[in-house]
Amino acid sequence: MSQEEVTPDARPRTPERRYDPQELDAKWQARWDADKLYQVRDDDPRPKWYELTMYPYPSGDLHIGHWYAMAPSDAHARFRRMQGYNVLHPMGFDAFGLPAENAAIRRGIHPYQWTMSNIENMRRQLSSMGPVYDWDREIICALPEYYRWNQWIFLQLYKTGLAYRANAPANWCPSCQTVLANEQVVDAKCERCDSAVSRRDLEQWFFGITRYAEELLDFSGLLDWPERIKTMQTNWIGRSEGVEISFDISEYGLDESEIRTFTTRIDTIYGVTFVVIAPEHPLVDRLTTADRRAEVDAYVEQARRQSEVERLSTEREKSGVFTGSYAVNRLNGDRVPIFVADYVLLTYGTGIVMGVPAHDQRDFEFAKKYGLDVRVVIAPDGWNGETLQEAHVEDGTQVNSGPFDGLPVAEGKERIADHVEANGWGSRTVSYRLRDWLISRQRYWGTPIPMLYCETCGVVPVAEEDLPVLLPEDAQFRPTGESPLKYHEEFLNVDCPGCDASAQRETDTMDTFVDSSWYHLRYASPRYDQGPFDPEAARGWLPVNQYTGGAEHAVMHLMYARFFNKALRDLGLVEYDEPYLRLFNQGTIIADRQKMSKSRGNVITPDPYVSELGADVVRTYLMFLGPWDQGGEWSDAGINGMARWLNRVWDIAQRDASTLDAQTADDEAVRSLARMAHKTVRKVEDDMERFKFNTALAAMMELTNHMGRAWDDGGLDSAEWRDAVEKLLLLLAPIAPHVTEELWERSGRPYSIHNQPLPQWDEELARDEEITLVVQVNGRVRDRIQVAASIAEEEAKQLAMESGRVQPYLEGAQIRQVIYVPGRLVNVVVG
RNA sequence: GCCCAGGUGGCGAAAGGGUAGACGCGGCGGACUUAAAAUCCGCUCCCCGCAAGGGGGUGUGGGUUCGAAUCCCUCCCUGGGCACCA
Repeated sequence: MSQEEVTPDARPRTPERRYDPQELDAKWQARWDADKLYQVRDDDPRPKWYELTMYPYPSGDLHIGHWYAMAPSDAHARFRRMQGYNVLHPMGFDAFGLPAENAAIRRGIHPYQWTMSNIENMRRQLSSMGPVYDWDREIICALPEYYRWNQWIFLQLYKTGLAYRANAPANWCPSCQTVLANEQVVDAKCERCDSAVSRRDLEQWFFGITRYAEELLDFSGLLDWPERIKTMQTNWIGRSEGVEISFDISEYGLDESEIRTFTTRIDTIYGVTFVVIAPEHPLVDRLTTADRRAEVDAYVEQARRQSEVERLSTEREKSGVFTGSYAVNRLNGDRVPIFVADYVLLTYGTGIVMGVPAHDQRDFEFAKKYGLDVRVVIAPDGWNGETLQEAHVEDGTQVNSGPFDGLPVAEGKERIADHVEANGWGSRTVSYRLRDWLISRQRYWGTPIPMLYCETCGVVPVAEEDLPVLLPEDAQFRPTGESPLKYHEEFLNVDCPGCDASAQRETDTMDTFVDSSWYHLRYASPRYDQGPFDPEAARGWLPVNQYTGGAEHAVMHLMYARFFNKALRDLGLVEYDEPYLRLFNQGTIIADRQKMSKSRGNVITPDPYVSELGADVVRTYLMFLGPWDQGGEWSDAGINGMARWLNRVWDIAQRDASTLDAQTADDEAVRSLARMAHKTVRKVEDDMERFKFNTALAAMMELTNHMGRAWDDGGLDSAEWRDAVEKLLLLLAPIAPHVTEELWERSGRPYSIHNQPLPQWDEELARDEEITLVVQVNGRVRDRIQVAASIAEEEAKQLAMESGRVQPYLEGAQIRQVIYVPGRLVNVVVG
């Protein structure tokens, strides 16, 4: 062999240029598992960090959307580990719910079997991602060891009256054959199956979330929640300040001498020309006069029969009928007719509304239709008595308002409210749109509500020591509209603990959102059997520092969990006010421009990608797609780019650095590699902190690009090269845990890379020595000059003005101003 | 109708009022190869120009500023939420 000179291009690279992802995935997952590398200990002395991802419903197969939720949060949790925290990043399954029961009805599989086999499959799929989950902490809500504590918490809430039973109109989903909470009704349709929801009056169990309405509006305890979610919750709670004001109906000699209405516009009280009462209101019957009876009854009946979709349509023309009775406006003595109309809702305010057609569009339309007076009491600017074409809802000046004429609306409101209160006709109040949480479900696959009905003792709670009330395994699944438990004699019939007479169990089960309202607490001590959670473990881990999940839960799970937390706090079970300190909502991965779903047939499974390209490639690709909170359309077009890059990392990390010492190290080359490495560390750590995985990856790619070029250009030294490789591997480890672990081992570094601290950066080394100074004339770029980063202002300005490219623009012009932005640009303003 | 988020190359996207398009995909050209794949190198917003260079450009129209993708106002479009809540 001849003594060839080693040219840069001929420098030896790794013979093995591509790695085998299946081999690496299997090797390291088995090793981590065997070593319990990710076991989480309560007594670890490092500061704790609880990073929680919304647990999945075990629907059967994991799709790419699950990975999109789980992989980045896993990377973030790993990042925190490497920052030196004792990180709890648990996983479990939201295992109760309708799909399991529907599968039972359709295919004769027991919900338990269906659920548990799905969990097994999904656990395997999740594990293929190489996550940091400590599976010893897994929770499955459908198991008695979990749901008995739902029952226990229910009993605590019952004691304080926060859990109560009431007969109320409920949202009924005819397809799911159960009632739904308000939050589960979207556009008068079932959130789950899209069926049109109807109404049913039923005895139901409620949780008194409205008691916490005011506190739920206070987001100050939440360090970092998306504005969007806070706005959605605020709107959902729907706080309105107003006045409850009564109208006199004493002329009828009923039990009630007055009816109460709620208004946010007490300033318009002199414009009342009628009163409207909701069709379901108990007073309707008594207010209806004999001659109006037939018509009113027919109207009420028709309103009841209507579907919610029809009734809630804003497009629909207003309708109503006169009851025959009148109410007296105490401020001016006016006697106005009382109507029944379905545009007034029983469940909001007092269920009775004062009609002010001049200043409320709904009342305006109603008045037009039924020929009622439109009396202007708030004069629009420049109004001179002409007829209104629509309601004037904006501000103005009080007119036709007795002693309050001439006041601006804001003041009129206050003065009239004072006047009303002083006379005892009403008082200022606050109304909320939020309703109590209806938790009864007429289904089998959920937590049995631990209550009994005894003929002598009435409603009796199951004794705590008798918990759990177990779901019987042998129930018949029939879509009857009633709980299958109702037909299970053994379950149904029990002895009353109070009087030993025969009693019957409550056969409804709890909404599955009850499970998820406190599951974060269970992870602290998942096998604890003296209570829902070990108080000491909970004190150590909670509240959750970082929560991640989809925004679709904004007004359901996320609000219920906040409510539960406050209720548990008031029971003395936890000490903090909010369960989830920080919240990050990842976006949605869509396919064919639609959300992925089995019924649409557009579900993308990660499995084939994982087995072909490896978990690291899929993880990296999902994080590189774009900003995590934005989601996006799934396309595998770019996924090869990630495989290509990880193979480049594979190649670069294994180059034999000892060959570098044979050459003369070039100061500038060494310095420039160090600068690039330190800048990358700074950028990546900053980005990872804020879930900006895509730009963190871009920065790592730039580093590998630089390293590849620098290697070819020569002049490096081995220590600096090794340091750059080490930094790159450490930064990449949270995102691509398998390949980095392998490279870490191959380079002779101690197992495991995932127990290493993050690399440090040195501001001094990261600093640029030379910068590109942009020279503008009147804001337009005319030149770019390389200058020392330390350049003084005067020198920078002078160099800029002397630039040959700039000179022509300055000739004969007057220099008005020279703007200097250190490290960036000089802008010469000429006139 | 109201509230929120967003609109940037062929595509995914980047840009803390200061070089628009980093990074990646795709495309084009080249090296290696008998060939292909893989890999590596180069080019890749549009228009004029051989070039140097010039002009235009971040949904629309205006404004603030020495300077705007970024801040303010108008309108249009897309996605999400709420919707007869008095």
